[in-house]
Amino acid sequence: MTLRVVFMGTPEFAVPTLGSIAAAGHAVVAAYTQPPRPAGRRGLEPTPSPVQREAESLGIPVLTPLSLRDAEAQAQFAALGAEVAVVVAYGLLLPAPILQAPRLGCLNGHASLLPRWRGAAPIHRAVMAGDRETGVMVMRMDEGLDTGPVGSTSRLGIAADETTGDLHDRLMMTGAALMVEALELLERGALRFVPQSSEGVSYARKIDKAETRIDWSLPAQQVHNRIRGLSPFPGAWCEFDAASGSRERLKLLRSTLADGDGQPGAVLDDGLTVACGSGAIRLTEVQRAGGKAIGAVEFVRGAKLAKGAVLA
RNA sequence: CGCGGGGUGGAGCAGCCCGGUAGCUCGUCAGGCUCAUAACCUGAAGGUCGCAAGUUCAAAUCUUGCCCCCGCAA
Repeated sequence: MTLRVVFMGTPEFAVPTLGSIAAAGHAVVAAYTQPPRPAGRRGLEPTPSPVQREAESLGIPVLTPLSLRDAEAQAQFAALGAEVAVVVAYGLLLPAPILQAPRLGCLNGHASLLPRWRGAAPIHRAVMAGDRETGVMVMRMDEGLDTGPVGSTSRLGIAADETTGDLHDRLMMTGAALMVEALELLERGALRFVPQSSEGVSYARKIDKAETRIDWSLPAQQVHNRIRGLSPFPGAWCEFDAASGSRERLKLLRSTLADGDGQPGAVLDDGLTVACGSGAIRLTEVQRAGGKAIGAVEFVRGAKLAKGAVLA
């Protein structure tokens, strides 16, 4: 009842899947992940990925090649003798020799209802687009970008004020469970794959920094979707004139649709209701540069940003 | 040594430059008012001002070192 598995993944999102596979009794013979990269604010010290840390704590050997396109890396992969590779948000394209090496193929966990939102940032894009539903899928990888046939699906609704962070956490856990189920079916030869529809294809391109600044002239629903879609990472933001007279950056973490209208960016009341191009939103959680995330009520108390101020 | 902001009663902040009895908006508790209330009035509790050392008659405030949190940039 166990498979010989190679795991490939990098961010936090992939960690529960790795842990669940190991806990299910499979033999995870290696974990591929992105090499430690400079991160953090101090010394730009190279920081190992979340998957690397998890793998190390589980005693799983970690491999961090920069590419899998050279023969040497491919030989190393083949030598592991994996029956199946499980890939979740790894960050490298897998060339054909890698895809063909495991007897049972390479399975990929992807956080969208394919073929919608293929690519790098499916959760962000789904929330930013105002989707009401998303999910996680296990597919068998081919050489395209998230184009392989789908083996299993789990659907999740997206709440009106839900943020990418909220959804990320739910999908992460759902995805881990789904992958374990899929492996069990695969092992019994009972996992059926269905080709993706050729209709409804869309791509979830990476988040561009220019997208993170809030444009208050947009309709309220779009502003709201952008705020929650970018929360908590990388975070939507705007600027305001602080009581001290200086201009401060304000990260916007949560909001909800509200009544009211006025000059875009204008604060309409003492509860951080802000006018948009049409309609208004109420900010419910924000973060000042240098500060922690706090509720709008607390922010207003300290910053004295009240009715009449204008966000830009 | 990448740049920068911050640690002040339970919460969010002011005070620091120009040292000298710890303040604001809330919260909590008690009492009052009210048909009633998250409203209003009165009163109370609650702080070694991140830690350590130094300067000084006197340090939240000046100096030095350390710990922790965060924004930018990667």
